[in-house]
Amino acid sequence: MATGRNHRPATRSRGIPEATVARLPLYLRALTALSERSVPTVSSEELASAAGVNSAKLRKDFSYLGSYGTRGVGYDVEYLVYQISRELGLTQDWPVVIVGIGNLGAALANYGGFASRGFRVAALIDADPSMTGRQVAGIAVQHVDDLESIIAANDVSIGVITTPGGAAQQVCDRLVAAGVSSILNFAPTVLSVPEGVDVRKVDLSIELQILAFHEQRKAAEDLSRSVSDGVRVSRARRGDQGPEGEIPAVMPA
Amino acid sequence: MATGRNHRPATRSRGIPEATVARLPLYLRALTALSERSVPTVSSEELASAAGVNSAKLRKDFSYLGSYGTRGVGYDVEYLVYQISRELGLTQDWPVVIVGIGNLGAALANYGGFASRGFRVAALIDADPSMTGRQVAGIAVQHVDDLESIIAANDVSIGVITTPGGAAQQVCDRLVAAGVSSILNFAPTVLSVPEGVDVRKVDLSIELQILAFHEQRKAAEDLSRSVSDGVRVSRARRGDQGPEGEIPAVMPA
DNA sequence: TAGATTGTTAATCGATTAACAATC
DNA sequence: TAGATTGTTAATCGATTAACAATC
Repeated sequence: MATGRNHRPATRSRGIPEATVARLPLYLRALTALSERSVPTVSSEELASAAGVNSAKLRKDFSYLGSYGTRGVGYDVEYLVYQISRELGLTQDWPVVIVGIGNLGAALANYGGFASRGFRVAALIDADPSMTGRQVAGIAVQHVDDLESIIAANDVSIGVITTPGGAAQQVCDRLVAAGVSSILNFAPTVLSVPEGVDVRKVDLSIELQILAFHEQRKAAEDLSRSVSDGVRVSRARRGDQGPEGEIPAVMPA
Repeated sequence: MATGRNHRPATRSRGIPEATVARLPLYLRALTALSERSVPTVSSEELASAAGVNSAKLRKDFSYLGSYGTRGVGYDVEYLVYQISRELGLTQDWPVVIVGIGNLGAALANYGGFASRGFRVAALIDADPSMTGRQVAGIAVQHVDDLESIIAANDVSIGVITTPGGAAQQVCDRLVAAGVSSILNFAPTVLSVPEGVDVRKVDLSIELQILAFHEQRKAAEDLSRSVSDGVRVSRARRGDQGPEGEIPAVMPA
């Protein structure tokens, strides 16, 4: 997969903007698809379109990595795949533990996208003794009592928390004490961690709430348009329903 | 839950920055927890800390909603819960369909955080005939052939896509044609949608890749520090392992 | 050489933050 | 009145984008 060219990358790596880092996986995915179709080169315009961003942004992003393109030609697909993979650290093997093997934990354990990019599910951990030993995604669930030794034995630095919200902070503390320094948190809890530990949060409920906000605005626009135009909107939208003042039971996460 | 006060909110709603909208659910969660502990008022400092943001940002965010606080006192918890819920559109009922009832779809169907904030799983849809009629989270799975009629019958405007990547665009097209205008996409695919349709993307693999990037940088820093200091780092980190040039099999999503 | 496309500049936009006057 | 805390201003920072000179 490595191409002939071999610039020494001259430890930039520093100073890549967060927003750019967050898009590199997007580019990588689009490039990988091109690579499988054996497309040799791609222009910023084409790649940007495949990744769903604008081409100026993509070129700017790539400029932080170095000058990997050829003017008048485009980018060498294989070469870019390698450079971005290296930049993201995906040329290494990353053992990951998942703590909390409920529905979501099990789903993640089975998720192909993890294993496919250098991430390896090294262990599954759960607090429920009846789960211990059970096979999930071909891996035996271990008890949380052994968390520290599991982390150490597998040299894990990335932990995924899929426990209920109430257990998340405690699990997080133990992971960090055991040496984990990056955490992907699916529990609906704000984790506090010492400096030097990265936490990323994925919150399904929050994503839906953001969608609802925009959906509501659309409904409000339709309504005001239909009133001002004196016509009925083609399809009833959510905003049309239900009394304005009613509040649903809002449960804590 | 509604409090006595009743400002007419004077259709602002327009012009709330995206970054603010994305934080409102965070505030709401922290406020709900306070509400359950019957805390009557909270200062921007306390609430910001609970939500994991800084207090200036929180006050700025709230200023877009209106003047809901009291100088010298703080914010009325119940009142803020209501105002934010209303702003986010959570005072309505939002029927949601989940398409693709694999591990992840099933996990989402079972996820308590959905049902708890005005979101109601109206239907589960899958393309596999052997899934049809099976109960998941107490709901019978329906076949994708009936997608359009299911959307119409339930007046669904929010769809969740948890299909494999290859099926996502097609499912998306059908959802949109049937009237869905907000989509939460878990498939590793860039969806193209007509104007007016909102898509939010949750990508588990991308989150891990971003963590890996930072983890790698930490390792590089440790290494350079240990070299320059002439000491060994206390705990081996990922960067110490594996030959630099090795590339893992990178699979398409 | 002519056409294509990168890499970079500079302008613009949006988000963050500290500081503090307003005011409870 | 004195203390506390909001709401807002203004400075700063980072991200986006169009435009185009460089160059393959």
